[in-house]
Amino acid sequence: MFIQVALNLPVEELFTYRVTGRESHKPEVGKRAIVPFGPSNRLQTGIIVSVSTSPPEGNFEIKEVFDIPDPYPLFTETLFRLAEFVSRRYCSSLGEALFRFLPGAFIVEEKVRVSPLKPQKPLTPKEEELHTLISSFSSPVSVSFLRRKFGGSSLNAYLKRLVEKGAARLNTQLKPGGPPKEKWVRYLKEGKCGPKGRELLNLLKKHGELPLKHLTYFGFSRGVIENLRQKGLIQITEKESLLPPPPPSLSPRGTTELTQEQKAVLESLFKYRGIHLLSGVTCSGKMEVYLHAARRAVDSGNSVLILVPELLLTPELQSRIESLFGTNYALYHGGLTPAQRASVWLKALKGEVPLIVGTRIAVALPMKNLGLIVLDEEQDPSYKEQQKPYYHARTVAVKRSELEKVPLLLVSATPSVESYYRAKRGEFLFHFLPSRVTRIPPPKVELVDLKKERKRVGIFSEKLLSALERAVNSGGQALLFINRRGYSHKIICPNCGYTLNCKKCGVPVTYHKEKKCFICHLCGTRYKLIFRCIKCGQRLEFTGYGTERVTQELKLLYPNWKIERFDLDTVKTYKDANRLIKLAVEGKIDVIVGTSIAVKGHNLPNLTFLGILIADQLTGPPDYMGAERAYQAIVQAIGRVGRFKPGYAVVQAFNPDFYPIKYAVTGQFHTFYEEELSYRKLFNYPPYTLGAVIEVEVPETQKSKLKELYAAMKKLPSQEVSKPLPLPNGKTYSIFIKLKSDTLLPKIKQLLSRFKVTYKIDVEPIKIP
DNA sequence: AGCACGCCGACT
DNA sequence: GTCGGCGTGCTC
Repeated sequence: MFIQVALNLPVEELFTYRVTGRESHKPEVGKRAIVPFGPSNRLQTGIIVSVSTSPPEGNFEIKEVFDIPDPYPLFTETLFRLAEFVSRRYCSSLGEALFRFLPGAFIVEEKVRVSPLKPQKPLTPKEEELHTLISSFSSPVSVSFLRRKFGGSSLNAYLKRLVEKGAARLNTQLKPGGPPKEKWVRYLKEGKCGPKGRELLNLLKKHGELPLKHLTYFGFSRGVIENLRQKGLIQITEKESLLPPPPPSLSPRGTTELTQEQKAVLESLFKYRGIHLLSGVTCSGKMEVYLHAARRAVDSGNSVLILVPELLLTPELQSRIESLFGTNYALYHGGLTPAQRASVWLKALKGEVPLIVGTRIAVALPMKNLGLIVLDEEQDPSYKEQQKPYYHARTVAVKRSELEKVPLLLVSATPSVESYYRAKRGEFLFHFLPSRVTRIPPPKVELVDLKKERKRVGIFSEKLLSALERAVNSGGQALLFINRRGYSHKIICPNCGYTLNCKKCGVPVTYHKEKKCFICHLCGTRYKLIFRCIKCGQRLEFTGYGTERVTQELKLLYPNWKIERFDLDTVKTYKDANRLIKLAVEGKIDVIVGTSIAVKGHNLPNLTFLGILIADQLTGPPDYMGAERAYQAIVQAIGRVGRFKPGYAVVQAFNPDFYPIKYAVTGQFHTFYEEELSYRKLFNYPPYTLGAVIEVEVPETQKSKLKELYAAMKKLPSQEVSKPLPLPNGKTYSIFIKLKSDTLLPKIKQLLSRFKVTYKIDVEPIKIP
């Protein structure tokens, strides 16, 4: 028998191995196969893609499988097809897609260790150096550790020579990958034992089986347990480890009754097993709808996936889930250890958890009896993977819904233009909740033209300051939203116009007053602080506003207020965020100055005022998605205020007539999307086309090749190609293409491989350079 | 992606 | 002869 396996390599080919029959388990599609690979036959983990009885054609040696460690497949049939889809649409190999989804703990690798011997032949200086390095460790040292200390690529060649000269010996060990194991203790039979043993035996008799670590926690020493085991009264077994306990939450709230409007959405969701887009005004109870839907699906014996953006696994959401599901759910996100992720993966596979709440990577969990997928805040950019394969979890969820015939509910107050368009075309079923479920009126929003404001204190308009004072003086809290960290982001010489740019990225750096340095926000590089122009010696001017400067100026204006900054510099973890939220809830903060992370998800019950300082900035980098980002950011920010108390918002802008700002402030949902769509259509931008960014690496000596490639790309049918844009590193060029269909992607790949250039394709990009 | 191999130029 | 720096080509 033969198996074809997909390895985690950027090549299309599958690799064939011979099955000997000595493997732990029989070959089956979706199981792992541990196979020798490459000239050194290093063991690697592959996924079995097909099993056949006849050998493949072609002239190559067929090696034997080392082992098949899984009693059952780790990938379900549909998951396999989903991975195939991801590899096709995002231009990766099947193996890369499968291994992106599979938790790292399942990967078995060979670990090579080196021990020193007495050299039989004279060594060269370099070999001598390596030999003494190896000898300096008391036990055999791993090659991967050695590689970090010694020159990367040349290490293997030297190691080989050391082995040839008898100066070193290699031994390989298999790092066991697989389900994390945990020891459990089981009651077997009654018998004679001491008092402590008696106590333990009774406990086990009552419970049948308990985790070993619980027993040691309750004060039973290893000795007692071992004694009982020796007598054959108890048995120690290994089980796949428990789920990590969900983090503690706020007190759960009772379930709420749905309104007529909400119920209608719920009914429709279970009638039409396709894709639904749920939108609505803030506080219209969208979350309640999908939580009830999840509850219903679980009650009828199905499992449910709820996908949330990276920063949305908030205590708020957790407490609401707990009020409906208790602790019978699991979390799945990048913050878990590989073993924890593997554990959730297996529970999903066996159908042991009815509900999993997770980030984008959870879209490919092997759910048993999947009955519903929910994707909350569907416009959120964190659904886009930034590593190969660069998949978009929303697109993958749509595909999964089609493959498994399971309803998918996309949820957002500010849907992506893409989803709005597809709903408009009838591909998605559109639902809109027009009314608030609370008695609290929507916040009053006012737009201030910063150009016309004469009575400005720095960046603060008179209207904003008086509203801010009113809010704080009447015991409320205020949130000032500015989408920039740091102090100032424009550093310019007033004499010669010289600006300080990042050496790697070419973009202006930001002055961080507290950290006493300049930081490039694109790549994170830090630069030494200077105050005089390096060209002419003039004193540099620091203009533009960031959270640091706003906080400082506000403190000068209101020295008695408690003002806190909420951005990636001050809040790095959930813990930091929760601490700050707690302070705010306890009323120990008057004003929060924050970036978009302060606006996301967190509920501040006492928030009565919101100020957006410079709405124009919310477009972000200058590309076709700017208006969409600005609209979404403004609506979301306004949505923070007036949830629990009547609120007020002031939006400041230099161009208040810019349509995303105007329509966000006035709440003209459809008008915004229709206008945005008209521009997208005019310039053939997504969603009218499929966008992709191609980065090609062209050596400086072969610039003509780039021209030829560009010309060839333009000749391909039904698409638009932008001019290659050189990236700051000098040899990579970025090309943005608008495709009429994804069937053109293979053609583009063909073309690129014909030109023999190294390249990277990002389909459905969220940022274009 | 690794990794080997081969070719080159630099330095003893 | 040794060393290090790339470009190239392959992996069942």
